[in-house]
Amino acid sequence: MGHSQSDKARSRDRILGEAATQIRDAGLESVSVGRLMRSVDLTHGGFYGHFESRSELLAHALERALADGRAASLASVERGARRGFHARLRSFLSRSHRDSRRTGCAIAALASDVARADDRARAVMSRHIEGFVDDIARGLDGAGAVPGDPAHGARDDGDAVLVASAMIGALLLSRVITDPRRSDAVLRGVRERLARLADTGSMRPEEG
Amino acid sequence: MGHSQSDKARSRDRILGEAATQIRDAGLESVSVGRLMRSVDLTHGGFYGHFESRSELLAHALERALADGRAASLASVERGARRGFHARLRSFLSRSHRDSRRTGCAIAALASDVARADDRARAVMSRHIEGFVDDIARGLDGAGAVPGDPAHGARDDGDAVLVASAMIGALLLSRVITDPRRSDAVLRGVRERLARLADTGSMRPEEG
DNA sequence: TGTACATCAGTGAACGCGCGTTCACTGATGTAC
DNA sequence: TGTACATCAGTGAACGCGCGTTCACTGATGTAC
Repeated sequence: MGHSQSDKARSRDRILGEAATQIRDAGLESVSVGRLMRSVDLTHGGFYGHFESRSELLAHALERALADGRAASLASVERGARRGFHARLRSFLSRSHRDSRRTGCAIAALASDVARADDRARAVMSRHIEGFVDDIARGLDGAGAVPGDPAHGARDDGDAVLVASAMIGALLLSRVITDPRRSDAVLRGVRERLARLADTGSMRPEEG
Repeated sequence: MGHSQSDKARSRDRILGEAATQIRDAGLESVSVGRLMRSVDLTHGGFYGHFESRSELLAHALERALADGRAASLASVERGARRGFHARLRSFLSRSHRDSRRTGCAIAALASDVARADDRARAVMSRHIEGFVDDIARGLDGAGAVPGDPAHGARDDGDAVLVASAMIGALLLSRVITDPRRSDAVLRGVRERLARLADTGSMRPEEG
């Protein structure tokens, strides 16, 4: 908490990072300017040297939370043994992701909140949803790929949208359900079924 | 707003109903005792004749919102031409459900909120999630039923969990996405794919 | 390299406001006679 | 059926509190000479 220009940039970054964590943990409305500044060892007055208002902070914090969530997911996949879609699925629908809201996917953590927020917040999350779906679409193209299989590449974006919906929905349900065994079963059940669907490509419209 | 005992019961019911609507529209934290009482044409002081505290009200309002959401869903299916699973799917993943948060499914409206709430709220929603999954499981058993098909009845509860997750997730994503065509496409895409999965039974473990 | 000074990151008292909750009250309800 | 009265649903002033925001300030930074 020095007085130099680089200290200021660092302060702003710490405020944003802490806010991004807090909103994933307790919701957009949970952030109070006074408590937030105290939690990064500053006083509330200084806040307005960094942001115009609490509302402007929240817009930036949402963006940051979404970026941090994606980075954490990629890092988690990197650490694991597997790659690609199956690794993504395992890490996303894991007990550890369920139990670490503060650092996990911000789409899941804040979906209900943003669904009722203003256009600005919804537009920010919309872009990240498209990124999430794109990642999955790329993963699906690689997952059950048999060279020369005419079905390869035939999956359109809609399959990825289904998979994304199920991943977000299952993570949310697992976080609500109080019985730990039932919560685990939701994660495992959806994980296994999505893995199978990706491998067999049985989501293809032509097949039905 | 009379003074009889039945008036009191009616008042409590109106307070709860209004609170159930407000939390689905704007989240658990959005309810203020003063505004809530004003919106049912009473004054704030009377609130404590009906509920011990704001927190106790919220627990009851969550229960009510979940029940109202389920009732609205059943009513919507009754009104339509189709029955069973496909009707449920069409009505749940519809533009009209997406656009009427205040009266729609409370699991979707409040999933992120309850995921971070206390055990009491999570237990209340857990019970309703099990009900939601059971409804779907019953629907799936009827959906692609071919008499004598050995696969009939082989689907376990896990298929219903996948379908429930995708339904909740898709509705949430469609409410966040700002581009109306993209939002529609999410609803339609997931609706069509879940319908096909139910008909072909291609979720069965044996098949993969 | 040393000094004088403008800049500006961060401080903390103060503001008006809406919040949840309490409580003395008013007056309609409904019961006992 | 009529009267006297206890009950209690609903009222509204008052409370202490934390909120977002403002602003005069302090003192370190970093630049001009």
